[in-house]
Amino acid sequence: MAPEQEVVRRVFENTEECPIRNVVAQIGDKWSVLILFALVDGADRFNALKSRIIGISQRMLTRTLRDLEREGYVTRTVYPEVPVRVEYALTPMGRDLAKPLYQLVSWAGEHHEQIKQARQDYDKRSD
Amino acid sequence: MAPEQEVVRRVFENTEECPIRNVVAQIGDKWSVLILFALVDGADRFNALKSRIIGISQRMLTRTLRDLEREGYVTRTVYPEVPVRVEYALTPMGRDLAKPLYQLVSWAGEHHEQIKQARQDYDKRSD
DNA sequence: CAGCATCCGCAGCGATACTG
DNA sequence: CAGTATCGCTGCGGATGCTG
Repeated sequence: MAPEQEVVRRVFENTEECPIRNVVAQIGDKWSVLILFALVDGADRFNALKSRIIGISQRMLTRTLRDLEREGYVTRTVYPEVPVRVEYALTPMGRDLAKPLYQLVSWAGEHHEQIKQARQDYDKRSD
Repeated sequence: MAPEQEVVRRVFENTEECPIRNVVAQIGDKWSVLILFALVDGADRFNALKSRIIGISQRMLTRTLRDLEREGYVTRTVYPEVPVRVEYALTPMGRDLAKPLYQLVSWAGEHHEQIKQARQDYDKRSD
């Protein structure tokens, strides 16, 4: 069986072990991918991330970072200085996840215009 | 500039053209990726999809298929037989999107155990 | 500086009933 | 068969105020 079909089969054979429902769904929220990409160039502090990721609230940055930490993609390091400094960084697994994510985001960037056109055409047809 | 950094830069430089916020966010819902994968082997009918994608409701299958159609990933073809037959299929762009998605889902499948372990470790630490 | 606690609106999603 | 229409809930996510 071709590896593609093998993956597809595993997706549908049961719900418990489905990698889409259990892994992809976790990073499919509003901010996870953006945060992961914000960390690929290296560790960064909480407020620095907050200002780089335009539009994210303090609450959601905290919450999503906690989730990413729980999944094993991100580490949280507290430096007990005054004022306190907290740095977030990707784990080896997080850096590894960034590779397929980069492929996906790269694809999205290349097809963005085509997709916007498809949306316009669809909306025009539904008038 | 390395291509990776170029993509990362475009993600954060502005909100309008961000491929994550405009493309990845669309397929980051609960069902889009599952439906796309259900169609990579070929076209399929509405109720056949519904029974293959365990747990999806009629409403969400309809809604998500419409969204995927609007994005340009899926075509909808009505065969005016009795009873009516409606087939959904991937467009060339949809099949192309399946490639980076396959990379991601494949990664997810390979790291599923490691992630489940990370979750357990995190939850144990937070006792 | 890096958060936690609280309140709350609303979009996502499911369940159910009905239709061409 | 392949939907549409409606209702209701749950949880995501934003806003605000407070703290070590």
